[in-house]
Amino acid sequence: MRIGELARLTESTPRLLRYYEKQGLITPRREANGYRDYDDYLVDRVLQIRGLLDAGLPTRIIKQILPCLDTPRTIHFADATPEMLDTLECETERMTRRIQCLTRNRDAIMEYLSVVRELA
Amino acid sequence: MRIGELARLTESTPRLLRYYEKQGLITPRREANGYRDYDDYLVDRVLQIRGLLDAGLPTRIIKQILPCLDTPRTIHFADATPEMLDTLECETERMTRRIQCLTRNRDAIMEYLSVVRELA
DNA sequence: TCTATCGTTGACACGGGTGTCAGGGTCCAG
DNA sequence: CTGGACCCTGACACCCGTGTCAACGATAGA
Repeated sequence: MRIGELARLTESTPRLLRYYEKQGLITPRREANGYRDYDDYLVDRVLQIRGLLDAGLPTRIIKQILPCLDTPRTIHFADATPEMLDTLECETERMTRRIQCLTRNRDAIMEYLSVVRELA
Repeated sequence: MRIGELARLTESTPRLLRYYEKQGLITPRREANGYRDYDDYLVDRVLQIRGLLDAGLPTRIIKQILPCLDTPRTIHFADATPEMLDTLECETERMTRRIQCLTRNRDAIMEYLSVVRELA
């Protein structure tokens, strides 16, 4: 599919898709005329990218973790240098902290809302 | 306490603390000489702010949710306009989505790591 | 064929969070 | 009283994710 359709399907814009490409997050083929040609599975991939960006991860990190998210597992040992594994482990810890922080605060807000609504 | 100590305790910098203040997230008193004077409880507050920032929330939103996080509850009805309650509800939903996205991807990475380590 | 729509690249601009530096004041220990 | 460590404000500059626009090429329908 072409860039416009992918943008529509992922509620993003062509601009962003080109940006993600420049950051090395997706690499579409090209048609003979130079147009980008995206596989269907990239819809999910882009949605995932957008979710992670919205969650606060930079493209630099997203690029590293994307290869780990393929299912079924296709593990490329060439990619899996020890430093990179350390980086990933480190990143999962940061993600866990983010999750805890978000959860704690979301629950507090929800409780606040329920109290306020009760008094209303 | 002064800005340097708070920065040390929160692993941030004076620069950031002044920035958070300009964004209306914290409002320290002033000593006679103009130096900022921070209460102890602001350590936790700043850590919370930094956690939320790291999780991807903008100061604009953090500013809105901070008043909901006081315990024991001190609900200021003047602050709780209906639009603001809607905003907050909306924001909790976004936070939930972020949490799900982070959790899903973190777990996938962890599983990837365990597979790789097993093969090593 | 003309035109509208979509694609290409490249550039400029903006807002948000941060780093850094300049120019100046305060305070304390030697 | 002087040196160093800390504070103040304000500005410039960076990176990052996006928006927008210009100038151009491809495609499809009237």
